Amino acid sequence: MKIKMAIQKHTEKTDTTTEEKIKNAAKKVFHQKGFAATRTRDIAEEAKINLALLNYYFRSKKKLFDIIMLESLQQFLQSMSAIFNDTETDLASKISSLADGYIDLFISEPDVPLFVLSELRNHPTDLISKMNFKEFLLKSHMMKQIQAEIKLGNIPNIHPLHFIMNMMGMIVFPFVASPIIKNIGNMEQTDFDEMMKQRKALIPLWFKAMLNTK
Amino acid sequence: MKIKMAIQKHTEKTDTTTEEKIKNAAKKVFHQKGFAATRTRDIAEEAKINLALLNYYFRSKKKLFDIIMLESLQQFLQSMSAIFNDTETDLASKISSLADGYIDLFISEPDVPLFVLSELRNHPTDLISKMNFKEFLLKSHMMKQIQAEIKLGNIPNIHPLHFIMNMMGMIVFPFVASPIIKNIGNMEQTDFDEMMKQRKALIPLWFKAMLNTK
DNA sequence: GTCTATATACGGATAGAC
DNA sequence: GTCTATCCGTATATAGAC
Repeated sequence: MKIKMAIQKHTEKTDTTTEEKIKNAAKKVFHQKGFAATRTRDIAEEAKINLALLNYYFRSKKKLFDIIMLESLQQFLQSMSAIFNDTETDLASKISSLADGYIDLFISEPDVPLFVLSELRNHPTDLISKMNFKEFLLKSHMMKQIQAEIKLGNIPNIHPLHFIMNMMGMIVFPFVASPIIKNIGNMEQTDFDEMMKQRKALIPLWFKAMLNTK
Repeated sequence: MKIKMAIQKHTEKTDTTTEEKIKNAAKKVFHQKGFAATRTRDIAEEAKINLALLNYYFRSKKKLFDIIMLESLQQFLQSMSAIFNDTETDLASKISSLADGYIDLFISEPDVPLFVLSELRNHPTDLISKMNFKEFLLKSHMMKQIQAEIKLGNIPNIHPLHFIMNMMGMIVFPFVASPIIKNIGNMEQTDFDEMMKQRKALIPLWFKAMLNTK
């Protein structure tokens, strides 16, 4: 199914060239620790390359970071975009696809959500408006479907963003709070991942119930 | 109502002593930028004190941070604890109290959720287990209520953590994603806050619908 | 307790040999 | 392209006068 595949982890580069080694290492370390806490030396060590090569290929820590950040954001968005704008599926199957795709993505890259959200906090407007979340989401087919349902009276007449927030909250929150969740539930990583997979089937049910709340 | 007051912003210290000035400034800056991105100079400037005084009172940046972090976590938890362990209220009114209290708290201190979650990522086990989330939550009255409902068949038989995650997701997620939300919704801070206040009444309804999902 | 001046360490970045 | 050696700004922390 093309929908099922719409959200995908970037196929891990095979670390052939030095440039790719650095980029993959940078992605890993930045995602884990964020920009400020990351030292270029950490990246060089992770990539098993000489420190000087980092500047040779990417000029500065900041420029390297910007590349990683932009790609992470795009991964986030373009995945979403494919599903949001599929004109052939109804609301319910969009939710299923989103839950399914994002949960798989975050299981394979668990640091991405918190990374994106916390780095976005400090680089405020420039990146956000450059990515143009607004245009993308508001003009999406999914948003039109929600608004149509509201007009028909099938869905309570509140700001559609509430539904988006709830859906993303149900998908994303467990991953950003995973250290606490694992501690409370006495879970190892595999148990946690298993629980997230369970949620793929549950989220569409909850979402449907929520939509019908009058 | 005592319940309504259970979650409260720490009353802002009046910045009398130098020590309090530094602590309040540190709290503000750490919450905004996180540990790594914060410079002791930022804190000194914010507190309008001489840089050397920071070390005089708190020995090091790290020790000062640990104090702020611990207090932020405690604020988080003890607020929750009061409601979770109120034996005189049913599940529904606990949800209302939690949504009400936390949303007020986060409107007044919007940086706290992302701060706590992102700093917890790096200081992994020590703080989490020191706080003992597990004992607190698993033995809470609210957890017992959920388990009782499951046994009665009133609630689907899935791990109670799913419900906790959904509830906290609905409350917390909008705040950690607020830059994106505000951009998408074309909102200023006041509009955003207003929308969060709306959610106080909506979350209990959604939660109830979710619980009844079979 | 509060200030100025400074020691010390660390991290990003570059020069220059190979 | 890759290495070693090193420069230099910045940030934490302290010494010591007041």
